[in-house]
Amino acid sequence: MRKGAETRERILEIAEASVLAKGFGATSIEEVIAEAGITKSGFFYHFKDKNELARALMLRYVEENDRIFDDVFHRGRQLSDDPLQSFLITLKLLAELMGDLPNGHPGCLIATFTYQERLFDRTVRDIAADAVRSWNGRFRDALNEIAAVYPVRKGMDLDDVAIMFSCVVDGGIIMSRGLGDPRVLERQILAFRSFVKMLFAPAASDIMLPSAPAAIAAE
Amino acid sequence: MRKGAETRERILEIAEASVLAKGFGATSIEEVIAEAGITKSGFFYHFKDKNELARALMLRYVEENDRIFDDVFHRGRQLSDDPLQSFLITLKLLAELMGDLPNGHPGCLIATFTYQERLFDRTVRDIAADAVRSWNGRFRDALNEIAAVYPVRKGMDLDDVAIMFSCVVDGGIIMSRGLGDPRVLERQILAFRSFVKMLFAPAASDIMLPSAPAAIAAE
DNA sequence: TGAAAACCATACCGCCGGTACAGTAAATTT
DNA sequence: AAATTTACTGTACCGGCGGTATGGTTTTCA
Repeated sequence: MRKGAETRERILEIAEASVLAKGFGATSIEEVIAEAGITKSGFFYHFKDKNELARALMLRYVEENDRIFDDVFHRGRQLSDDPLQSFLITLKLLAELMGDLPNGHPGCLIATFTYQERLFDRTVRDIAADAVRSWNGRFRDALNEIAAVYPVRKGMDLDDVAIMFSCVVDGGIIMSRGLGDPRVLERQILAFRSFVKMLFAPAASDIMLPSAPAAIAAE
Repeated sequence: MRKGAETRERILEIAEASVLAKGFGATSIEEVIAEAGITKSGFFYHFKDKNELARALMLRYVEENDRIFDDVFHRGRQLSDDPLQSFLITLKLLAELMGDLPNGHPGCLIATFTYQERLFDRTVRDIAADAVRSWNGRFRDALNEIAAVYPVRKGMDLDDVAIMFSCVVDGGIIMSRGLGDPRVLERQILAFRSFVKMLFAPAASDIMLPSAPAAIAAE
């Protein structure tokens, strides 16, 4: 029972790396089992077919990201009572998290899967869509809290701003990989953070010296 | 000679749709030739192997996008002499272009390819990286032109802002597909446009504040 | 009209996803 | 300690696909 979970985890780890490097369709089960040191029968003991592997990969990915967001939003709230400041701290933590990865972000499973949707059944796609909606919801909630205290620049829909975070991260991962520069992602998240600051900071604060509560978030 | 180019184009069209829906590895040559109404020999007459198909797809994609950017930047410059206004017009045109696609954006080949990099040789990856760099360069140039006329918000690197457009588009495509809502992409581009507006348009009220002259004088 | 271009037909190889089924070592329960 | 479940191994097989090879055949254009 214990050992089974370990093997299963190892399979998922290897498969995820392969999927992010070659795509799901080009990820061969034979390569995965060779690297995991098991036989084909062993693989099919854990996953009845490739689609179940896909579902398990997606579930694992979503759960881990949920944990990360839980942690980083929690720490943001701990470090400031002000909703804007704590959100800016959260964004900073996220940027650091992405920037500290030694070989750059390994890639977003949701992104690969949406570019290979025809390979998966509806359950896998629904898991991904629900996860994205829930993550966007977190950001929209945080923005709403801020908007209850600070004035928002006109002409900006907070729903769009919330979704923009996901866009910047997924796009940033692609740019980092495509350009071969892992730092692009971190810089993009910080650029988005500056965007949020602008959104809620009436331009006067740009001119004034940073006040005490703003000092943490300001750097 | 003429007919050969037509067949080749048809193959590329079908293959691109398949790659964007299932990934390159899962795109079967047999399916492509079945849909194109040719035989396997016919396919290998045009492309000596699958990697050459990949290279041709990438080249075609890059060239078409170059044309689109040429057009949309040109029209932006035609409609205003002011660098900020013409860039905002360009962004608006791009948003409309993406929004008017009946079934949403078909997908970015560069995005799929970076998520399947192990499948391609260096030449394909270099074509993609060079294209991205050149597109980012266009945006950086446009931003530099604006910055020569308008003051820029402190703390923002224009290189990052330029790259952010690509991130927002690629991320927006993923979100549109993942959420099943084609309008997300257009809205994201317009959100980025608002971001650019903020970046260069300090609120009029700032300047009237008593401490403002110091900041202006300092710069 | 003749050569080059643009294919078609057929046969074949090896890899891979997936199935089926029989057997076994280790862990867990009883 | 015995029984049972878990977690696999081993073997054999099928069909599909990428890719190669080779030898035609039709179409296009100079």
